[in-house]
Amino acid sequence: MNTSKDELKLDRQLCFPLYAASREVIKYYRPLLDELDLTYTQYIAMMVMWEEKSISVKDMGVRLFLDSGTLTPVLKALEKKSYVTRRRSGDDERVLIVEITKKGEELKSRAAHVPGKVACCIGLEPGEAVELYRLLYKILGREIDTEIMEAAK
Amino acid sequence: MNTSKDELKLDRQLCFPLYAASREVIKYYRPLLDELDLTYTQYIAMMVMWEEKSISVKDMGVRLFLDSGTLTPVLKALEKKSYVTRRRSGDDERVLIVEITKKGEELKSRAAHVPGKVACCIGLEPGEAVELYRLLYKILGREIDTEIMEAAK
DNA sequence: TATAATTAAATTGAACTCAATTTAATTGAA
DNA sequence: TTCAATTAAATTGAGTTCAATTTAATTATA
Repeated sequence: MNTSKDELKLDRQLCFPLYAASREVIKYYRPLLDELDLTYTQYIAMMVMWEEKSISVKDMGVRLFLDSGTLTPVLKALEKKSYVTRRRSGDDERVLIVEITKKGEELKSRAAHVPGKVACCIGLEPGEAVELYRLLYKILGREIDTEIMEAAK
Repeated sequence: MNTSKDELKLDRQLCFPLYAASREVIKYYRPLLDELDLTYTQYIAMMVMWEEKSISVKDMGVRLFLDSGTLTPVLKALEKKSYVTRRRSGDDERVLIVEITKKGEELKSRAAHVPGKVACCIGLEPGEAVELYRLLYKILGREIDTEIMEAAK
């Protein structure tokens, strides 16, 4: 018991550095997102909106791996800031459609510098970042964006 | 705007899959930890206790990248379950010493199967797991456990 | 058609996370 | 020595995160 081969040592877990690194990297975002008055969760929801313009809560949940229990308050907060609107679908009243507003679109240009600034903080070589990206999406079981793989050069 | 080169596309971020994969992997733990009546945060706190036997809140915070705001209620919950005791240090009354109990030690054998079960769920090749581990610790800026690197074979 | 099963959001409750503040103890500098 | 600065925990409050339940709408089946 308690030899260096101990499977229960913190240093031997994969999940722990995943969990810790995720939180540490999200902390890099805070000063940048504070300027935009967004939390990290609100920010990734806005990233979906910048791409989709209009999407159901369910579909946003699939993209973000989040359920309505998390998304409902996030989307209400974004609605309060006038970045999105929320309305029931005419086709199916169960479905809530989130739509980006003009103000939400304008926010995008103010957020443009965020990804670059965070990438610097992370401190991986470009090739390492691509490999990390590949491994994480392998865990997530989703297809990979080919653009970012080429960006490796 | 909104071309495939758009820096603000979700698929181009490194933080997002880190955040999502972390949460997905923690979900694998739930059914296993439910049997032990532990949350994930309580589990990693117990992993520190199984190694250290006795440690201050501050030092546990350094190991887990968590502050007293998070740890205080976690450690109180573990105390309530009689897995640890909490007392002020005699040397320095500011310091709270957490100590493992006999019941806490016994819990370790019941948790022994957890790391192996989770490793299976993750679905990476051994070499990939080692590389992911290396990259995550590079982000965390900490030295790496050499044992796990050799386990790659 | 009725009604049973399914689905989408919302709600609830427990727990975590973290910034900011507070309290108490210790250390350091004038 | 004395009092200012620092340190360690705890507390507070806002915002997640998620399982479980509820509500309402739709779909499938007897």
